[in-house]
Amino acid sequence: MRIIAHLDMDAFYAAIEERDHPRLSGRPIVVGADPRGGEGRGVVSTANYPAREYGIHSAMPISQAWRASESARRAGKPPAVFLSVDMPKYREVSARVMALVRQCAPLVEQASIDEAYLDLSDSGSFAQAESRCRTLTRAIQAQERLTASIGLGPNKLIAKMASGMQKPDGLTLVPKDRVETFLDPLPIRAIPGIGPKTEIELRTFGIRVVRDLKRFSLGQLHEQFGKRGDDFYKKIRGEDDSPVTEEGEAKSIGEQETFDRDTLESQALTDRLSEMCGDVIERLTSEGFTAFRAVVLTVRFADFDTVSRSHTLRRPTTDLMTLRVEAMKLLLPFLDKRENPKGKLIRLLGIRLEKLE
DNA sequence: TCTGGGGTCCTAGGACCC
DNA sequence: TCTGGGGTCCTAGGACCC
Repeated sequence: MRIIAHLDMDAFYAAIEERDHPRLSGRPIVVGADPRGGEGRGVVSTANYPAREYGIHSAMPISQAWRASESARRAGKPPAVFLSVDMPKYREVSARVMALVRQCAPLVEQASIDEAYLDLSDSGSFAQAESRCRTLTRAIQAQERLTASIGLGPNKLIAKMASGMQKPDGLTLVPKDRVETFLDPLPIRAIPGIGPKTEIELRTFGIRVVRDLKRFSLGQLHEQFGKRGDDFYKKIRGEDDSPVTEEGEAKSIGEQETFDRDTLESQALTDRLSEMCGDVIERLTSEGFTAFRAVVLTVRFADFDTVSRSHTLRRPTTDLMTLRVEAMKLLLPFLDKRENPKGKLIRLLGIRLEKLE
């Protein structure tokens, strides 16, 4: 019998900041872009639980979070504390947490900076696996003063869906004989792989919860959604045989940046692109790759229209000058009428290396 | 009202080859 | 004037995840 756990740190970035700044304890905390008094351009990375009570959540525009905080302040509540993202620190904490996770299970797959799957099949029973998970969360709490939520299920899909059910500091068990009861009433959006677009599409068919989607045959779902439809058919029945695997290597390395203000000034754009090329080449080599063969340039205009242009080289290289030349060739048409007839200002520039060796 | 940064995977058309 | 079937690679776009 497979027993899989999914561990998910609670409000990870915000929890780390709260821990490191005792004076902020209990206050609403928003980690993300600089709000600039409501004029900031970015989004919220993580909001802690008090901030969530103001309606602030991950991926929300920071300007909107600012307004939510302001209206709470006017209502006599404490305003949110806005902090910038400190990735090096979060990566360090993550590495220490993952080390504890690896002590707990023979096979661990780190799924992101704050998530991991554990194969606990060698426990033999859910009760045993549960006890190992509680030992793990106690160890994380003792060493890092952070809480995590865990889901236990017969596969990664169910474990992942279960871990979110009782946040924060929750442990949710969904053994095989309870999978159907667990899944059926959930909104379809809870299924990993069903995002906002698919949710809207499914709603036009009158589908809101997992049970509704079960009325459709495999053939019907394939007809409508192709390969993803096949996935949906299995997922809503709780089927998932994907193994817990230690990660492979990256498939691409890139960097992108949204500017403080939109621009079409070619010197500024080419200078910035040139720097970004240097950064990604540095990452490429420091991560142990010997070459790349494809370059992808991304341009986002002021109206949020986002386009990409790519070029595959005849032979792999790590040469910075080659990359800069290729990147410029991809960018230049956007600076004049060739690819930008209306002269739209540019909001974001990105460069990505693919076909890595 | 405004929408980050770092990724993965899938689709679809066209070129090209056998 | 009519013109297959299959495979691979390249390019562009889009959905999704944290």
